[in-house]
Amino acid sequence: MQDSKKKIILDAAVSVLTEKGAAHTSMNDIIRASGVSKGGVYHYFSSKDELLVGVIENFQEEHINYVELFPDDNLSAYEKMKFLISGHKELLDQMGKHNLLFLDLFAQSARIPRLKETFNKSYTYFHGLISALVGQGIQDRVFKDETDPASFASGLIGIFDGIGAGYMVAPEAVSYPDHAVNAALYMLEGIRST
Amino acid sequence: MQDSKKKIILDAAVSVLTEKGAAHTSMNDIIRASGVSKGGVYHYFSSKDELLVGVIENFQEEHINYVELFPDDNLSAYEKMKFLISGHKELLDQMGKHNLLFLDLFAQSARIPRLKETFNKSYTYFHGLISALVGQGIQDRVFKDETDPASFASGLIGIFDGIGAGYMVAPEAVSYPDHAVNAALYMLEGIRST
Amino acid sequence: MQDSKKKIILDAAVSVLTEKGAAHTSMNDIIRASGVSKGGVYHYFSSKDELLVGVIENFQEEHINYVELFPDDNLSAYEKMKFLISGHKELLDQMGKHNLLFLDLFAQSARIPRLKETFNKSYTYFHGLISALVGQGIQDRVFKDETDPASFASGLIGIFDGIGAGYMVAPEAVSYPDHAVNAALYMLEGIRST
Amino acid sequence: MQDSKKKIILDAAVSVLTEKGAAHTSMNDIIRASGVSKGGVYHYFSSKDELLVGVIENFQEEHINYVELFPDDNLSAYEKMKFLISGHKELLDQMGKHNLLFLDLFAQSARIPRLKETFNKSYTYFHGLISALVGQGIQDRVFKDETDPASFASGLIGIFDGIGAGYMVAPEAVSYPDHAVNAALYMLEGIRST
DNA sequence: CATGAATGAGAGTTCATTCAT
DNA sequence: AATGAATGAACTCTCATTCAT
Repeated sequence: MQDSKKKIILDAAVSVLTEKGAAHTSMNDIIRASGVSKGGVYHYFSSKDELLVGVIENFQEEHINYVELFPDDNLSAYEKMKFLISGHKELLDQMGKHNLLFLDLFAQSARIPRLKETFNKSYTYFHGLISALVGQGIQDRVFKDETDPASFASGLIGIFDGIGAGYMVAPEAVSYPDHAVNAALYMLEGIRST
Repeated sequence: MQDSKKKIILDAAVSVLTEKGAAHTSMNDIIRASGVSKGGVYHYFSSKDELLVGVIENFQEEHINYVELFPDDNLSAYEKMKFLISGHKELLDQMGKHNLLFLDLFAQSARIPRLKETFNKSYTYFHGLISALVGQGIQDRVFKDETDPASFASGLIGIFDGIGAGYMVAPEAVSYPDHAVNAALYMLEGIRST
Repeated sequence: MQDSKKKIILDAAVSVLTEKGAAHTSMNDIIRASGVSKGGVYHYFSSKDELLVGVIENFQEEHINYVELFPDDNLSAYEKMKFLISGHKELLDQMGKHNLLFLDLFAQSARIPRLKETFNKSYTYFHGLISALVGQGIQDRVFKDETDPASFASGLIGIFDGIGAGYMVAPEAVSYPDHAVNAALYMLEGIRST
Repeated sequence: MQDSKKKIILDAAVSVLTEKGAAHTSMNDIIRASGVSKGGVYHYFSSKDELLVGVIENFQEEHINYVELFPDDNLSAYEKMKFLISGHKELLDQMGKHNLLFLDLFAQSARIPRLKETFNKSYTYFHGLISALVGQGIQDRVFKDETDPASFASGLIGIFDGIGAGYMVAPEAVSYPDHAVNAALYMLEGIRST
């Protein structure tokens, strides 16, 4: 019961934040949209910053944490990477819908330590995972020797984030997530051993 | 001469905006930092939004528009792309310094039509340029037949934007602009004809 | 109890508005005079315009709505009109004190829809009441056949408003409410059957 | 040539003031609407208040001062008054158009001495003229002995001002200038000797 | 005469947060 | 737990006026 109230607040927050942007959304906006009282909202989230953190933690819990990264451990590093890039259409669609909000909170995170931490944690997790997979591929000779795992990892994550952002300013030139998947696959081919 | 005051305001604005973020920078902050009077600032920029637009227009004029994209027209499409990626270290350094501000304004642009237009214009310009270069490379058989020029263009721009963003949330994992240049070169190799 | 703060604000508003005029009274003036905090005032009145509306609604509730128009239903239309004109000295004195404020808000009402509505409602009410009384008098042969009830009603209200205004620009020539009562009685004689 | 500039400014001022109200019209609004430079406007009118005074002085010069009050000196006081009331349709139409602006400036005049003076002068002139005419009529036995000339004068002017104002808040109930002319004639009948 | 850049006090309004109930 | 009245600093923006050119 009381958790459902938290959920109601978060859902309302996502909706208003997406529409108006974090900086231009007031607590009153969220309070009004959620139908929960002022005191009620402050009971669950001690400040606006905490509410923003709650929003992205909630998204990560719901969408990212439960993604099954690889279907089969016996695949090669190349096959695994290919699946990582092109096997999560639903997640990418979800993220596409929230690109604006994510970019916004990303920018805000520079001044909200707790938010930065949260982003940092999940970024670091994925970055490490991809780097390790590239390292494994190099050892297994499926990826070129001279490949820098960290650069590839940064690039892979960056492609999705960056094209998501590009889609927002120039939707007529950019197609998300298609372009991101294609570009990531080009990059993957670029490090593949010949 | 008459621009000098405008320039003073813009310089002060960049400095304060970079430090505090667009949403948390007040006009008073900029007024104080510039040493220009309140009315003076509003004489040149009719609103905070217009000032933000002015900031990025100024950056584009100063840094991007005057970049010489290719040193030699006789180079192959592959060589040209390689130069485009790795031949503009100074520009990338400049952008690195302003990454936070750019990301921030990118997010704000969703709610500031004039800002979105400005970003859209330069985004579309570069996207078209890169797409055309890939198309040329395909015709010249230096790039693979099945390459989608728009995806590559989105990817190339996205890598730089996305890794810039990544650098902000996880500077210990990401190195900018090195990772971006590396990742872009991997992607370039991925579309090269074998 | 919960109204008391609202009442405090309205009283302070009337006092400052009367002294300085609506256009030259700032919210800060009213805030200072009321002793209520800025947020407190805006809690009860969402804007300066709404506060002005509140001021005249409050006045109407307190002074006009509870006026007993006719002492005795058995009087003739002529006697009733006579009482309407000269039987409300206290109300006229009250209005005299607030003439300036009323005239001011009248002028402002052209640009404040809610204010115009409020004035319109009470104007229409009195206008209809007077028109009906004149119509009754015509039927009862106490008023001339050719009298236009609407013109008389407009005239009666206009005399009080207009002389109130005249009193403000030329207090040495105009006496309020005496002149208004006299003039209204002359007009009443003018429609009386001979 | 330079006087035409003054006229251009005044015409622009009337138009903007009527539309936005005196308090909400800035000098910049008038400057923009007139096409005259800021310094130019301040050359002809040393302050906003002076410009407001100029506006009503200009109106009085153009419309009121040149009105021929009575067509024939040999008429009785009653006939003269009748003509005064119903013989100036064009002037009343002009005033109808500017009712809003007049009411507004009337209200402002409480805090602008020069404006108050200007209004006072023309008010006093008409008030004296009407009073004198009533006095004459009493002497000539066409008006009742007990009539108070000042009250009648206040009432006559008040009817036009007040109905003009009423027309603004309740145009569906009030017809200007018809109701004003009718009501004034009723009042005139009310003081006529029987 | 004419211009418009420049001034800075002050306008109306917003807002995250607190706390008595 | 839950409420919403109350706070007051801070916000964006306006404006009558001045003055160097």
